[in-house]
Amino acid sequence: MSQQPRSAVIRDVARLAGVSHQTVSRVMNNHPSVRPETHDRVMKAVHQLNFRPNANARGLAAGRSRLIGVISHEPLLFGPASTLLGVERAARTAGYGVSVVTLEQLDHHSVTEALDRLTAQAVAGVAVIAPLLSATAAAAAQSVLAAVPAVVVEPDAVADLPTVAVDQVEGARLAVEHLLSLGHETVWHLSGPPTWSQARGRADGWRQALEAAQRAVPPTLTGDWSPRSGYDAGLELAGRSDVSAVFCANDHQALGLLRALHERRVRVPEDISVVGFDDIPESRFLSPPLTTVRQDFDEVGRRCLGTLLELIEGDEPAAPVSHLRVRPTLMVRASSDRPSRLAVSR
Amino acid sequence: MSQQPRSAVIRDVARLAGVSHQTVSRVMNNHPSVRPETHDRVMKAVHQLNFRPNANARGLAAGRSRLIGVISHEPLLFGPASTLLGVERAARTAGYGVSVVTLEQLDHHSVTEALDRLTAQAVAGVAVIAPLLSATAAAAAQSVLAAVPAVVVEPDAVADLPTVAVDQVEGARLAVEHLLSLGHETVWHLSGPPTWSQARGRADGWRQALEAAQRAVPPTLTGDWSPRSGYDAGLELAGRSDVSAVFCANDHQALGLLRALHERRVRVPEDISVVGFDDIPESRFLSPPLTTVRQDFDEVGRRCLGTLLELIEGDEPAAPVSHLRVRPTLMVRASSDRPSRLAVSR
DNA sequence: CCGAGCGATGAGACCGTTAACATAACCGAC
DNA sequence: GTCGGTTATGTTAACGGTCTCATCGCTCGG
Repeated sequence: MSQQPRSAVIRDVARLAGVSHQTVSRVMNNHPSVRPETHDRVMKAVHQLNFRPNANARGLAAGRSRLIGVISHEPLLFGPASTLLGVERAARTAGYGVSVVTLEQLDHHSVTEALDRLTAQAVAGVAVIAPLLSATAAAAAQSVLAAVPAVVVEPDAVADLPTVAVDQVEGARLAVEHLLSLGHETVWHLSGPPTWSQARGRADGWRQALEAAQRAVPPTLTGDWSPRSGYDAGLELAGRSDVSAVFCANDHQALGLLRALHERRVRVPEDISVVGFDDIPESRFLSPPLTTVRQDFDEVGRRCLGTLLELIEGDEPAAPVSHLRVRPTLMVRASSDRPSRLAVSR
Repeated sequence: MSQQPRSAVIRDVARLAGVSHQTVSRVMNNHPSVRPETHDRVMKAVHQLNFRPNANARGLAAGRSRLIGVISHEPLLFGPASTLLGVERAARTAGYGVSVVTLEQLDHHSVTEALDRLTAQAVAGVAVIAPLLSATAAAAAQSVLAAVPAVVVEPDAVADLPTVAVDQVEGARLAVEHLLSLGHETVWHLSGPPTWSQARGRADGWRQALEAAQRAVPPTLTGDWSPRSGYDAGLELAGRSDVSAVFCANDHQALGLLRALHERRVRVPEDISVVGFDDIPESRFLSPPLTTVRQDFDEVGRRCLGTLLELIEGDEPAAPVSHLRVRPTLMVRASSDRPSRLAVSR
């Protein structure tokens, strides 16, 4: 008797509103040439029937769905996870859905496979949140991505594709200049793994800022993003008397470093100032609260989607490949302060 | 001239293989009644043309797409993020895509909206990784979720829906029994925010284990998952002489607690043993490495998808609502050890 | 030896939407 | 007043699959 009322389709709405289904379609897609009165009548019917256009039918008929594909590598790290969230938020606001494929490895096959999955879904565009560093991965990407609008969320240019990212060099510069302005002679750097372009960008910014201020460039310590590597570096630095400021490539490393310094009775910021990168939620609750560089991932997501939508909806095919950079912000907290004594006096 | 070779469709494959499009469809769906020889011939053509069935067309024709919708709340927390990853992995293996919608709030409107988005995409099923605690949210969910297969990833039963989760009570029990077996008189507990059913489950397990062993149940400290709240609790506990073991509801809180104890010269594990929950990547690199309860999120993802697939593909509508529980594992590390002296002697 | 039953395949309708084209009404200009 | 050009709407054909049903050989039992 009480049949499950099959969800309304466009013709149901049309019948109820007394128009053709095509007019309903026009209303749903904000086509300009619909009389306001008709528009309202249709919308009333839409609400009355709780009509939602079927995304599959739309995608099929239009050739592309309102779906953005996202390829994500290491989606548990803070940066990638935050970027994914940012893209999803922006997409949702723009009326797009987000289909995610994670990448276990970065080889040719995995990348191709992931892209195939997404294109099979007729996604309107693809956002790549993965370092396409290996030439083979990039090549795999390029062949497929030539056909579908794509944006790479990476600070380095990749294979002629548009990119969006936080300006890593600028962020590092902010950190270093902040420390120098406090009176530190120079700044040490604990970098991330050099296979990541983010790590390379931060190291470059650090070096550039020091050189611009004509300061000595200390040797670089290399970590792997983990607190453990920060801890190890901290033990090493605690033994030196010529270190008054350290810039860590991410907050997790800074966390480990803080612990090591604390164990060795090196006071922060009195003896050594520390600055991190990321502004993870924990940072302002560390002891001392960590000065760090905040990245606006929501903005990255918005820009990312903006670029995609331009490519998708844009008519002019000759738009130049864009490389948007989002400006990071320095969050000054207690872990950085002016040096209380000259480094040499230790 | 060299036209972009529009990607192959099923009729192209059929023509090349010398069969009807329907036979190709059968091959793509592993229909049993296709001669092996025909099957091979079709597959050869499929590979030759690099044919991928269009997901939109499939979804439209079949009434359901090979897409799993995931609703996620707070996708930056370790548990939710890991669960999302687990579901995506399992879905990918099963040949399904994953469409994600994040939930900014947990009110009626947001939940309805998110579900509408997913059902408009004709998703085959929905996995909810969000606490549907509020009655209104649950109600919103129920009305829609009655129509589409759904699984809730939550340790508490919700509105007659199937659930999958790590057994929180069991995990807490493992932690407490481990500490008791080392010789501790009793175990203190720093819980998570009681609005989370996970936090409640862990607190319940802790209490049950103590009562089963007929031990005194100390007052509960309450945190908010953050390291800061762990730090605060640590300062409080460091001042007491009757604490020899603490079970923290998550690793982030344990991290803060360890720091506080270290500052107060309370040794871990000599003076106080600490056990956490989650096994975040940092845990084994803390000093001391943290004993904790590991949750197998990949398994949760697999079970989640398994349940969904049963609901989707299953024919018998009378399957009982299932509540799968994944067993957690205790990871014993250096932060827990036998009490070196009786608690009373401090 | 013949028809029931099954295995393998094919033909055409159909899913719900958008795109292309057609049509009717209306506008101002000559 | 009639004609080109909008504007608002309707009609019909895709889009690329799956599903239902029909067809054609076979095999096998009586």
